Amino acid sequence: MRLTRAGEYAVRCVLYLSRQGEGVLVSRQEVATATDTPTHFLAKIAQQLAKAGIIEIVQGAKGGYRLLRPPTAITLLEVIETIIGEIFLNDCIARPSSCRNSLACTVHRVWLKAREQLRATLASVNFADLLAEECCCLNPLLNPALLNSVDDKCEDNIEKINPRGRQR
Amino acid sequence: MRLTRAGEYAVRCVLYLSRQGEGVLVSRQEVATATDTPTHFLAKIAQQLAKAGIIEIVQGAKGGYRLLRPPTAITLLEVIETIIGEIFLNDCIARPSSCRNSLACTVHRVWLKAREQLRATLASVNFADLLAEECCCLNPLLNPALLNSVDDKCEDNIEKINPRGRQR
DNA sequence: TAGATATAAGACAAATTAAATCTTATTTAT
DNA sequence: ATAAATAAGATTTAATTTGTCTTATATCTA
Repeated sequence: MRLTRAGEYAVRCVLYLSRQGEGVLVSRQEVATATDTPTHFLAKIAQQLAKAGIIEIVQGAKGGYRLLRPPTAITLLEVIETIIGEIFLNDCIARPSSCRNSLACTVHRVWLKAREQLRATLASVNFADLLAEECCCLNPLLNPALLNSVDDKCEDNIEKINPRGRQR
Repeated sequence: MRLTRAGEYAVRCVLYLSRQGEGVLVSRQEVATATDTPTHFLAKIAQQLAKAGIIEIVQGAKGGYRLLRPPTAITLLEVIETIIGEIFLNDCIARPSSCRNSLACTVHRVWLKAREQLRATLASVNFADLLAEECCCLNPLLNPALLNSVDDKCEDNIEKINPRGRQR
Protein backbone atom coordinates (compact mmCIF):
# COMPACT_ATOMS: atom_id res chain seq x y z
CA MET A 1 0.00 0.00 0.00
CA ARG A 2 2.36 2.66 -1.18
CA LEU A 3 3.33 4.92 -4.05
CA THR A 4 5.46 3.06 -6.59
CA ARG A 5 8.94 4.17 -7.47
CA ALA A 6 7.74 5.15 -10.93
CA GLY A 7 5.32 7.54 -9.22
CA GLU A 8 8.12 9.03 -7.14
CA TYR A 9 10.27 9.49 -10.25
CA ALA A 10 7.42 11.24 -12.03
CA VAL A 11 6.98 13.67 -9.15
CA ARG A 12 10.70 14.40 -9.14
CA CYS A 13 10.70 14.89 -12.89
CA VAL A 14 7.82 17.37 -12.91
CA LEU A 15 9.28 19.12 -9.89
CA TYR A 16 12.62 19.51 -11.62
CA LEU A 17 10.98 20.85 -14.78
CA SER A 18 8.89 23.21 -12.65
CA ARG A 19 12.03 24.59 -11.09
CA GLN A 20 13.54 25.28 -14.52
CA GLY A 21 10.32 27.04 -15.51
CA GLU A 22 7.35 26.42 -17.79
CA GLY A 23 8.37 25.84 -21.42
CA VAL A 24 12.10 25.54 -20.72
CA LEU A 25 13.59 22.62 -22.63
CA VAL A 26 15.69 20.24 -20.53
CA SER A 27 17.42 17.16 -21.89
CA ARG A 28 16.33 13.75 -20.69
CA GLN A 29 19.88 13.11 -19.56
CA GLU A 30 19.87 16.18 -17.33
CA VAL A 31 16.53 15.28 -15.77
CA ALA A 32 17.62 11.69 -15.20
CA THR A 33 20.84 12.74 -13.50
CA ALA A 34 19.26 15.46 -11.40
CA THR A 35 16.42 13.25 -10.19
CA ASP A 36 18.45 10.07 -9.79
CA THR A 37 16.25 8.13 -12.24
CA PRO A 38 17.42 5.42 -14.68
CA THR A 39 17.34 7.08 -18.12
CA HIS A 40 15.28 4.45 -19.88
CA PHE A 41 12.84 4.25 -17.02
CA LEU A 42 12.48 8.03 -17.16
CA ALA A 43 11.72 7.75 -20.88
CA LYS A 44 8.70 5.58 -20.19
CA ILE A 45 7.50 7.84 -17.42
CA ALA A 46 7.94 10.91 -19.62
CA GLN A 47 5.87 9.31 -22.34
CA GLN A 48 2.99 8.88 -19.92
CA LEU A 49 3.35 12.46 -18.68
CA ALA A 50 3.31 13.65 -22.29
CA LYS A 51 0.19 11.64 -23.09
CA ALA A 52 -1.47 13.32 -20.11
CA GLY A 53 -0.56 16.74 -21.49
CA ILE A 54 1.70 17.65 -18.60
CA ILE A 55 4.97 17.82 -20.51
CA GLU A 56 6.03 17.96 -24.13
CA ILE A 57 8.71 15.70 -25.54
CA VAL A 58 11.00 17.23 -28.15
CA GLN A 59 12.66 14.63 -30.33
CA GLY A 60 15.96 14.63 -32.15
CA ALA A 61 19.30 16.14 -31.34
CA LYS A 62 19.01 18.93 -28.75
CA GLY A 63 15.71 17.37 -27.77
CA GLY A 64 14.33 16.92 -24.29
CA TYR A 65 11.33 17.64 -22.11
CA ARG A 66 9.47 20.82 -21.29
CA LEU A 67 6.58 21.65 -19.01
CA LEU A 68 3.41 22.48 -20.94
CA ARG A 69 1.61 24.29 -18.11
CA PRO A 70 2.47 26.60 -15.24
CA PRO A 71 3.39 24.63 -12.09
CA THR A 72 0.33 26.08 -10.35
CA ALA A 73 -1.86 24.20 -12.84
CA ILE A 74 -0.41 20.75 -12.11
CA THR A 75 -1.49 18.90 -8.98
CA LEU A 76 0.32 16.14 -7.19
CA LEU A 77 -2.69 13.87 -7.68
CA GLU A 78 -2.65 14.36 -11.44
CA VAL A 79 1.00 13.41 -11.78
CA ILE A 80 0.67 10.40 -9.52
CA GLU A 81 -2.49 9.02 -11.10
CA THR A 82 -1.00 9.54 -14.55
CA ILE A 83 1.65 7.03 -13.61
CA ILE A 84 0.05 4.56 -11.23
CA GLY A 85 -3.54 4.84 -12.43
CA GLU A 86 -6.57 6.02 -10.51
CA ILE A 87 -6.16 5.44 -6.79
CA PHE A 88 -8.65 2.92 -5.42
CA LEU A 89 -6.99 1.55 -2.26
CA ASN A 90 -8.81 -1.78 -2.44
CA ASP A 91 -9.95 -4.28 -5.02
CA CYS A 92 -13.47 -4.28 -3.69
CA ILE A 93 -13.90 -0.72 -4.96
CA ALA A 94 -11.70 -0.95 -8.01
CA ARG A 95 -13.21 -4.13 -9.40
CA PRO A 96 -16.60 -4.83 -7.83
CA SER A 97 -16.79 -8.15 -9.66
CA SER A 98 -13.90 -9.35 -7.48
CA CYS A 99 -16.08 -8.93 -4.39
CA ARG A 100 -18.11 -12.12 -4.18
CA ASN A 101 -18.70 -12.04 -0.46
CA SER A 102 -21.19 -9.67 1.07
CA LEU A 103 -19.12 -9.57 4.26
CA ALA A 104 -16.26 -7.86 2.51
CA CYS A 105 -18.67 -5.46 0.91
CA THR A 106 -19.64 -4.04 4.27
CA VAL A 107 -16.50 -1.98 4.36
CA HIS A 108 -17.14 -0.28 1.02
CA ARG A 109 -18.44 2.88 2.60
CA VAL A 110 -15.32 3.41 4.68
CA TRP A 111 -12.97 2.74 1.81
CA LEU A 112 -14.83 5.20 -0.38
CA LYS A 113 -14.39 7.92 2.22
CA ALA A 114 -10.73 7.09 2.72
CA ARG A 115 -10.15 7.11 -1.00
CA GLU A 116 -11.85 10.46 -1.55
CA GLN A 117 -9.94 12.05 1.33
CA LEU A 118 -6.64 10.81 0.03
CA ARG A 119 -7.32 12.02 -3.48
CA ALA A 120 -8.53 15.39 -2.21
CA THR A 121 -5.37 15.88 -0.19
CA LEU A 122 -3.14 15.09 -3.13
CA ALA A 123 -5.26 17.28 -5.40
CA SER A 124 -4.96 20.24 -3.04
CA VAL A 125 -1.25 20.68 -3.70
CA ASN A 126 0.25 21.97 -6.92
CA PHE A 127 3.85 22.06 -8.06
CA ALA A 128 4.32 25.74 -7.29
CA ASP A 129 3.48 24.86 -3.68
CA LEU A 130 5.98 22.04 -3.73
CA LEU A 131 8.63 24.26 -5.22
CA ALA A 132 8.22 26.82 -2.45
CA GLU A 133 10.54 24.92 -0.15
CA GLU A 134 13.60 22.89 -0.94
CA CYS A 135 12.90 20.24 1.63
CA CYS A 136 10.35 20.23 4.42
CA CYS A 137 12.67 18.34 6.76
CA LEU A 138 15.67 20.62 6.57
CA ASN A 139 14.65 24.09 5.52
CA PRO A 140 13.77 26.16 8.61
CA LEU A 141 11.96 28.79 6.53
CA LEU A 142 8.69 27.06 5.95
CA ASN A 143 6.14 28.42 3.52
CA PRO A 144 3.16 29.68 5.58
CA ALA A 145 0.70 28.85 2.81
CA LEU A 146 1.82 25.25 2.84
CA LEU A 147 1.70 25.10 6.60
CA ASN A 148 -1.96 25.99 6.49
CA SER A 149 -2.86 23.31 4.02
CA VAL A 150 -1.12 20.40 5.67
CA ASP A 151 -0.37 18.73 8.95
CA ASP A 152 1.67 21.05 11.14
CA LYS A 153 3.15 18.19 13.10
CA CYS A 154 5.33 17.32 10.13
CA GLU A 155 8.60 17.87 11.95
CA ASP A 156 7.53 15.77 14.91
CA ASN A 157 6.52 12.94 12.63
CA ILE A 158 9.71 13.02 10.65
CA GLU A 159 11.71 13.17 13.85
CA LYS A 160 9.82 10.13 15.11
CA ILE A 161 10.37 8.17 11.92
CA ASN A 162 13.97 9.11 11.34
CA PRO A 163 15.68 10.49 14.44
CA ARG A 164 19.05 10.76 12.72
CA GLY A 165 17.74 13.22 10.17
CA ARG A 166 17.63 12.93 6.42
CA GLN A 167 20.80 12.14 4.49
CA ARG A 168 21.75 13.46 1.06
CA MET B 1 -1.45 1.26 -3.97
CA ARG B 2 -4.15 -0.91 -2.52
CA LEU B 3 -5.15 -3.18 0.31
CA THR B 4 -3.72 -6.66 -0.22
CA ARG B 5 -5.93 -9.70 -0.43
CA ALA B 6 -4.54 -10.93 2.87
CA GLY B 7 -5.84 -7.71 4.41
CA GLU B 8 -9.27 -8.25 2.89
CA TYR B 9 -9.36 -11.80 4.21
CA ALA B 10 -8.44 -10.59 7.70
CA VAL B 11 -11.27 -8.07 7.67
CA ARG B 12 -13.72 -10.75 6.55
CA CYS B 13 -12.45 -13.13 9.22
CA VAL B 14 -12.81 -10.65 12.08
CA LEU B 15 -16.16 -9.54 10.71
CA TYR B 16 -17.42 -13.12 10.64
CA LEU B 17 -16.20 -13.76 14.17
CA SER B 18 -17.82 -10.50 15.28
CA ARG B 19 -21.12 -11.65 13.86
CA GLN B 20 -20.92 -14.91 15.83
CA GLY B 21 -20.17 -12.90 18.96
CA GLU B 22 -17.21 -12.27 21.26
CA GLY B 23 -15.75 -15.47 22.72
CA VAL B 24 -17.71 -17.84 20.48
CA LEU B 25 -15.48 -20.59 19.12
CA VAL B 26 -15.67 -21.10 15.36
CA SER B 27 -13.67 -23.71 13.46
CA ARG B 28 -11.11 -22.56 10.97
CA GLN B 29 -12.92 -24.57 8.34
CA GLU B 30 -16.16 -22.68 8.94
CA VAL B 31 -14.46 -19.29 8.80
CA ALA B 32 -12.59 -20.24 5.63
CA THR B 33 -15.75 -21.39 3.88
CA ALA B 34 -17.86 -18.45 5.00
CA THR B 35 -15.29 -15.86 4.00
CA ASP B 36 -14.10 -17.56 0.82
CA THR B 37 -10.50 -17.77 2.02
CA PRO B 38 -8.02 -20.60 1.29
CA THR B 39 -7.74 -22.55 4.58
CA HIS B 40 -3.98 -22.52 4.87
CA PHE B 41 -3.81 -18.87 3.98
CA LEU B 42 -6.40 -18.15 6.66
CA ALA B 43 -4.21 -20.04 9.14
CA LYS B 44 -1.36 -17.63 8.55
CA ILE B 45 -3.62 -14.62 8.82
CA ALA B 46 -5.18 -15.97 12.02
CA GLN B 47 -1.75 -16.40 13.56
CA GLN B 48 -1.02 -12.73 12.96
CA LEU B 49 -4.39 -11.71 14.39
CA ALA B 50 -3.69 -13.88 17.44
CA LYS B 51 -0.27 -12.33 17.95
CA ALA B 52 -1.96 -8.93 17.90
CA GLY B 53 -4.38 -10.04 20.62
CA ILE B 54 -7.45 -9.73 18.43
CA ILE B 55 -8.42 -13.41 18.35
CA GLU B 56 -7.51 -16.56 20.25
CA ILE B 57 -6.59 -19.78 18.49
CA VAL B 58 -7.77 -22.99 20.14
CA GLN B 59 -5.78 -26.04 19.07
CA GLY B 60 -6.75 -29.69 18.83
CA ALA B 61 -9.95 -31.44 17.92
CA LYS B 62 -12.93 -29.08 18.23
CA GLY B 63 -10.47 -26.24 17.99
CA GLY B 64 -10.88 -22.99 16.11
CA TYR B 65 -10.84 -19.24 16.52
CA ARG B 66 -12.60 -16.88 18.90
CA LEU B 67 -12.74 -13.13 19.22
CA LEU B 68 -10.92 -11.89 22.31
CA ARG B 69 -12.56 -8.48 22.49
CA PRO B 70 -15.95 -6.93 21.85
CA PRO B 71 -16.31 -5.83 18.19
CA THR B 72 -16.58 -2.21 19.37
CA ALA B 73 -13.00 -2.45 20.62
CA ILE B 74 -11.48 -3.52 17.31
CA THR B 75 -10.89 -0.91 14.60
CA LEU B 76 -10.55 -1.47 10.90
CA LEU B 77 -7.11 0.15 11.00
CA GLU B 78 -5.87 -2.26 13.66
CA VAL B 79 -6.89 -5.34 11.69
CA ILE B 80 -5.45 -4.03 8.44
CA GLU B 81 -2.13 -2.87 9.87
CA THR B 82 -1.79 -6.16 11.74
CA ILE B 83 -1.68 -7.86 8.37
CA ILE B 84 -0.05 -5.44 5.96
CA GLY B 85 2.08 -3.51 8.44
CA GLU B 86 1.93 0.15 9.30
CA ILE B 87 0.54 2.21 6.44
CA PHE B 88 3.08 4.63 5.00
CA LEU B 89 1.89 5.29 1.42
CA ASN B 90 5.38 6.08 0.16
CA ASP B 91 8.93 4.92 0.63
CA CYS B 92 10.15 8.40 1.30
CA ILE B 93 8.28 8.38 4.60
CA ALA B 94 8.63 4.70 5.41
CA ARG B 95 12.38 4.49 4.85
CA PRO B 96 13.93 7.96 4.86
CA SER B 97 17.29 6.47 3.92
CA SER B 98 15.79 5.58 0.53
CA CYS B 99 15.27 9.28 -0.18
CA ARG B 100 18.58 10.51 -1.52
CA ASN B 101 17.20 13.39 -3.51
CA SER B 102 16.04 16.55 -1.83
CA LEU B 103 13.53 17.09 -4.64
CA ALA B 104 11.53 14.06 -3.62
CA CYS B 105 11.67 15.14 -0.02
CA THR B 106 9.69 18.27 -0.80
CA VAL B 107 6.51 16.25 -0.87
CA HIS B 108 7.01 14.75 2.57
CA ARG B 109 4.64 17.17 4.21
CA VAL B 110 1.76 16.27 1.92
CA TRP B 111 2.32 12.55 2.26
CA LEU B 112 2.36 12.85 6.02
CA LYS B 113 -1.01 14.56 5.99
CA ALA B 114 -2.45 12.03 3.55
CA ARG B 115 -1.17 9.18 5.63
CA GLU B 116 -2.55 10.54 8.90
CA GLN B 117 -5.96 11.20 7.32
CA LEU B 118 -6.15 7.73 5.89
CA ARG B 119 -5.19 6.10 9.17
CA ALA B 120 -7.63 8.28 11.10
CA THR B 121 -10.48 7.31 8.81
CA LEU B 122 -9.75 3.62 9.16
CA ALA B 123 -9.32 4.02 12.92
CA SER B 124 -12.71 5.71 13.25
CA VAL B 125 -14.62 2.58 12.36
CA ASN B 126 -14.96 -0.48 14.57
CA PHE B 127 -16.37 -3.91 13.81
CA ALA B 128 -19.68 -3.26 15.52
CA ASP B 129 -20.16 -0.40 13.05
CA LEU B 130 -19.31 -2.68 10.17
CA LEU B 131 -21.65 -5.34 11.45
CA ALA B 132 -24.56 -2.90 11.55
CA GLU B 133 -25.33 -3.39 7.88
CA GLU B 134 -24.98 -6.47 5.72
CA CYS B 135 -23.75 -4.60 2.70
CA CYS B 136 -23.70 -0.89 2.04
CA CYS B 137 -24.48 -1.35 -1.64
CA LEU B 138 -27.59 -3.45 -1.27
CA ASN B 139 -29.20 -2.92 2.08
CA PRO B 140 -31.67 -0.02 1.89
CA LEU B 141 -31.82 0.31 5.68
CA LEU B 142 -28.65 2.18 6.32
CA ASN B 143 -27.34 2.68 9.80
CA PRO B 144 -27.67 6.41 10.60
CA ALA B 145 -24.60 6.36 12.84
CA LEU B 146 -22.51 5.06 10.00
CA LEU B 147 -23.97 7.58 7.61
CA ASN B 148 -22.74 10.38 9.86
CA SER B 149 -19.24 9.11 10.08
CA VAL B 150 -18.60 8.56 6.40
CA ASP B 151 -19.11 9.96 2.95
CA ASP B 152 -22.80 10.23 2.19
CA LYS B 153 -22.24 10.03 -1.51
CA CYS B 154 -21.47 6.34 -1.19
CA GLU B 155 -24.33 5.18 -3.34
CA ASP B 156 -23.51 7.63 -6.10
CA ASN B 157 -19.91 6.50 -6.12
CA ILE B 158 -20.78 2.85 -6.20
CA GLU B 159 -23.26 3.49 -8.98
CA LYS B 160 -20.59 5.33 -10.91
CA ILE B 161 -18.06 2.56 -10.46
CA ASN B 162 -20.34 -0.36 -11.08
CA PRO B 163 -23.58 0.57 -12.86
CA ARG B 164 -24.76 -3.04 -13.06
CA GLY B 165 -24.78 -3.43 -9.29
CA ARG B 166 -22.88 -5.88 -7.19
CA GLN B 167 -23.00 -9.58 -8.01
CA ARG B 168 -22.96 -12.46 -5.50
C1' DT C 1 -3.78 -44.83 25.97
C1' DA C 2 -4.73 -44.87 20.88
C1' DG C 3 -6.73 -42.82 17.16
C1' DA C 4 -8.99 -39.09 14.95
C1' DT C 5 -9.27 -34.35 14.14
C1' DA C 6 -7.82 -29.95 14.38
C1' DT C 7 -4.32 -26.17 14.25
C1' DA C 8 1.09 -24.53 14.31
C1' DA C 9 4.85 -23.37 11.92
C1' DG C 10 7.42 -22.67 8.34
C1' DA C 11 9.32 -24.28 3.84
C1' DC C 12 8.24 -24.05 -0.76
C1' DA C 13 6.15 -22.86 -5.27
C1' DA C 14 3.38 -20.18 -8.32
C1' DA C 15 1.62 -15.92 -9.85
C1' DT C 16 1.61 -11.19 -10.16
C1' DT C 17 3.53 -6.76 -10.23
C1' DA C 18 7.23 -3.49 -10.37
C1' DA C 19 11.70 -2.04 -11.86
C1' DA C 20 15.27 -1.87 -14.86
C1' DT C 21 17.58 -2.78 -19.16
C1' DC C 22 18.21 -3.50 -23.97
C1' DT C 23 17.37 -3.19 -28.93
C1' DT C 24 15.79 -1.29 -33.08
C1' DA C 25 13.55 2.55 -35.21
C1' DT C 26 12.70 7.35 -35.83
C1' DT C 27 13.44 12.24 -35.48
C1' DT C 28 16.07 16.49 -35.87
C1' DA C 29 20.17 19.70 -35.74
C1' DT C 30 24.31 20.62 -38.10
C1' DA D 1 24.95 12.33 -44.46
C1' DT D 2 26.08 12.04 -39.70
C1' DA D 3 25.56 12.48 -34.96
C1' DA D 4 22.71 12.96 -31.14
C1' DA D 5 18.68 12.54 -29.12
C1' DT D 6 14.10 10.27 -28.06
C1' DA D 7 10.18 6.38 -29.31
C1' DA D 8 8.45 2.15 -28.64
C1' DG D 9 8.25 -1.97 -26.96
C1' DA D 10 10.47 -6.54 -25.93
C1' DT D 11 12.89 -8.70 -22.47
C1' DT D 12 14.99 -9.55 -18.08
C1' DT D 13 15.43 -9.14 -13.24
C1' DA D 14 13.72 -8.44 -8.77
C1' DA D 15 10.34 -8.04 -5.30
C1' DT D 16 6.05 -9.02 -3.42
C1' DT D 17 1.93 -11.47 -2.88
C1' DT D 18 -0.67 -15.51 -2.85
C1' DG D 19 -1.32 -20.08 -2.28
C1' DT D 20 0.12 -24.97 -1.16
C1' DC D 21 2.38 -28.58 1.19
C1' DT D 22 4.62 -31.08 4.91
C1' DT D 23 5.77 -32.23 9.46
C1' DA D 24 4.86 -31.35 14.20
C1' DT D 25 1.87 -30.54 18.03
C1' DA D 26 -2.31 -30.27 20.69
C1' DT D 27 -6.80 -32.01 22.28
C1' DC D 28 -11.06 -34.56 22.22
C1' DT D 29 -13.28 -39.05 22.38
C1' DA D 30 -13.70 -43.81 22.73
